[in-house]
Parts: sequence; structure tokens; C-alpha cells
Amino acid sequence: MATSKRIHSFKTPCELCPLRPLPHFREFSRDELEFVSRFKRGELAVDAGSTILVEGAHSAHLFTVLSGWGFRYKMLEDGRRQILNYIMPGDLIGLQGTIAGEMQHSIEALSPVSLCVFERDRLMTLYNKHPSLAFDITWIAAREERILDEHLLSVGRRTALERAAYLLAFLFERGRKLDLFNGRKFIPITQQHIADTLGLSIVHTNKTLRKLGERGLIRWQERGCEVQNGEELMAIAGWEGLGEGKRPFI
Amino acid sequence: MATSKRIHSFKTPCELCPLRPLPHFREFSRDELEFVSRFKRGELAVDAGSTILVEGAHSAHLFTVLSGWGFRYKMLEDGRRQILNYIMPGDLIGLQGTIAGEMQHSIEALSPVSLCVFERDRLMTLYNKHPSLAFDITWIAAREERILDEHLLSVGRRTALERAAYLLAFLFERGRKLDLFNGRKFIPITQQHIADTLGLSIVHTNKTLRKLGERGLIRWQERGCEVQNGEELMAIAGWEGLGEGKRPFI
DNA sequence: CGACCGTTTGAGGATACTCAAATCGCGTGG
DNA sequence: CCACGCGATTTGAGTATCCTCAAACGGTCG
Repeated sequence: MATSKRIHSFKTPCELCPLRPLPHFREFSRDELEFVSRFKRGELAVDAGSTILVEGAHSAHLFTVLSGWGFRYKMLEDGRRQILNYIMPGDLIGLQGTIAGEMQHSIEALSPVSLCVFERDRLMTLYNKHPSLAFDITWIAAREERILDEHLLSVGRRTALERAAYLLAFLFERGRKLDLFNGRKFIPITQQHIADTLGLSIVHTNKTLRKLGERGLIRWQERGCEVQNGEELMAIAGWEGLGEGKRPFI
Repeated sequence: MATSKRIHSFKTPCELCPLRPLPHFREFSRDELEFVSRFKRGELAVDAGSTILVEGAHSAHLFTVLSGWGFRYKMLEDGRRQILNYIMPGDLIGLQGTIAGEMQHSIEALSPVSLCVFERDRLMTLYNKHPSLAFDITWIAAREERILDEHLLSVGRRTALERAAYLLAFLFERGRKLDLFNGRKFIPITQQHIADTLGLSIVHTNKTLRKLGERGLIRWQERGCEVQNGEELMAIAGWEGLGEGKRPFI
């Protein structure tokens, strides 16, 4: 497999973090920023397709996504895979390992991904010294929960067409808020990923995406999807959007 | 509707909390217990079938379930309902309202439910003064996330029979750890609830449960299910269980 | 007794699945 | 340069799962 991991001790200083200036994120006090900067241990860069964390692993680290796309998933013994959610810049990963002892899901990169690395051991000092950051972590966990609620609603109760529309609208909105689209509104994802997210077969997923394409809402390309009408996708799904104000990240 | 809510200012003192002695929960220091006791504002008792929280509501309170069964759900505009998870003693509810401003799901009681009431405003002092409790809240949120991961895997990738087996094993295990079964291992739930949890129609759910009954794994009764072989249910679903050690609650 | 809720059953049909094969683009090795 | 393999997408055919519609049954409650 052509995957590789590279740990840089080189640190993008948190004061120069490319994410913080985005209007999507809340501003941090100098005090908070300074703590996070010391909390950060290094950076990790992985190639597209490589596994960032494996179910069952005991990782000593927490990560915040700096750039790139990826996804969380679980598998059944016979290989059936369910994608749980997608990771994008600002997302905290590895928290599960803190409460369960080991990871309960795996994480894989869809594109080249870079991550900030934190020492799990020092999480308690964050809770002791910086209640506002502690609250942020709870906030982040609760946000993930909320997204999972929506996915569950989708997989459980929406039709195939609605599900596909919902998922693409969801990914599109998240990408848009993070300013991930430079002109081309391209989501780096495979139809197999869509299928494994929506609980559908790849064949049926293909036929469903084709319908969205015929309506001019998306255009499928090799290894990805270009969204052409996010609002109509939301309308089909009956989805209101994430509707957040600013959100924190560590 | 024959629903009612009663707020008692009467407080079961947290020092005499009937849940804390259970081996399922972690022990609390005197200090923590004292704070929680002051944090608690009263108790709320609701009848079976009544709505505890409604999607869109701005509640000023957080709750911990003291006794009884209930469920969280979301609905689509046309009435399709997805049950997201079940609430049982020790569960914290209403946290979503803290981060999103308003509730993103509704909560309904399956049996008579009693709840400890907390003031949301004072949550920040918890974070400021009691880092260990703050961490517990994160822990609780991460646990909920983990359960949702499992449900999503189930609804997305398991067959109808596997889904039903998983759900009943899940509810059975949770109830067992909370010592909720006095001899009769009875889960107070309707086939419609099962259907809305598993993403199936009521008809198909009925036929699926019937198969589990024929195998002697469960016995269905009016408004509930008696589990007769939890281990075999887990085996059918390929589910390992929640496998937690002790868990905290507020 | 009658209304109502939850459960059960049957029939027919829609949705989504599996199997199979063809196409396409891309990178690799000859 | 070309053949080849590989992964992703596409299409068709036949089938299984699951759905809707409809109706009946049983228990509870007023």
C-alpha cells in the first residue's frame, strides 16, 4: 500500500494557525492560545488512503485536523462497513480512546491530511487549568453527537434519494464553511464511500447519484463529486443545515 | 393526553442517591457529591408517554434520569420518526441545548420517569470549580457518541434480524447493569418503537421479532419484551457489548 | 358494549440487493 | 509507445428484502 506517515516536530505555531482566522471559528484569548500552543506536540502528515487510527488501538495521542478530508468508520466481522462521519479541518479525533481505553472506530484519510498532535496525558491539566477549553471539548463532543443524530435519522428514515441529497448537502455545507473550495466545489469521495455512509449497495448508490446528476444538482467525476446546487439538495432531503454560529476547536 | 408533569422541590439528597451504590457507577468524592447536591435544583416526575423535552425548545434545565425508561427521537416533516437512543437511570439529558441553543431532538417517557433537575446557568461554575466533574460530562457525551456509532452501524449495515437482536441485547445489557430487572427481564417498549429505532416498518418488525420468539430468545408481551437469552441475541448481532468499566454520572 | 391501541397476518408491489459484465482512466512495466 | 492491471463507475437482469395496504384479533378502559 502506498501509504505513509510523517511526523514533523516542526510546529505551525498556533498563533499562526490557518484555521483560526476563519469566521466559522470562535476567537481565542491570548491565554487559551498560549496553552494550546504548549499542548500541541507536533504535526502528523498522512497520504490519501492511509489509516490514521485503527479500531482497538491504544493511542497516546489526540489530534486536531489541520487540513484534508477523512472519515470515521466501523466494520462488522464479515467486512460490512459503515461510515459514521467525515473529518475535516478543526475536528478533534481520538477522544473515544480517552473514555473507552481503546478506539471504537477506525479513521482513514480521503485526501492528504495533516494533523496537530496532542498528548492525551496532558488532557487533565487542560481540564484543571482551562475550564473554557474543557467546555469546548464537551462542546465538540456534543456537536459530533448531534451530527450522528442527523445521520441516524437519514439512514433510518430517508429514502435513497433523500439520503444521498442529505449527505452531499452536509459535506458541501461543511466544506463551504471551512473555505475548502477554491472555485471548484469538489468533494474528494468515492461512490463506495457514499454507499457505506448511506447504508446502500454500490450499485443502487450509483443509480441514485445518477438521478441527482440528471437533475443538474451534482456532477460526478473520477473520485469525487462537484456540487452544483446545494440548496436544492437540502430541499430534497428536507434538511435545514447545521445552523451553527461560531464553533470552538482545540 | 393523560400526561402530567410534577415538579417536586423535595430533593432526594445526593448523598442518599439510589444509583450511586450500584457497582456500575464510579464512586464520588465527598467534595464532588457535595457540589452536585447543591447543583441539583429539584426533581421532576413524568408519566409514561409524556414528552420530557421537545425539539426546538429552549430549556433552562439539564436533567439526570433517576428512574424509568424513555427515548430520544427526531422526526421528519411528514411524520417519519427515528428513535436515536434510549434514556435510563444515570443518563444526562439536555446537554444539546447548551451548545446549539435549542434542543435538536425530543425526549419521551416510556414508563414513569423521575429526573434530577439542574440549572443550566450554573454549568460553567461546575467547569470552573470541579474539573473532574467537567471531565465526567465530556465522558458522558463521548459515551453517547459511541452508542450512536453502534446504532448507526446497526441501521446501516445489519440485516433486520441482526438489528432486532442487537437492539434487544443492547437494552437488556443496559437494564441489567442498572439492576432494573426484578426477576422478570422486561423491557417496556412497543413494536412501533423497535421499528422506529431500527429503520423498519412495523409489519416487518413484527415478523422479525416473531422469528426471535420462535427461536426462544425473547417472549413478546403486551407493551414489552422479555429477554430470555441475551447472549444468543448478542451472537446473532455479532455485538460485543458495551464493555465498560465503571462510568460516571452527575 | 364500544372505542382504541397494539399486535398479527396475508397479498401484492416497490425498493434495493446480488451477480455479472462492460467501460473508462490511470499508472506500471515491458 | 503499448499492453496490462487495477480501481472506479456504469448497466442490465433477476431476486430478495422490505414496504404499503388492508383487515382481523385481543386486551384494556371508560
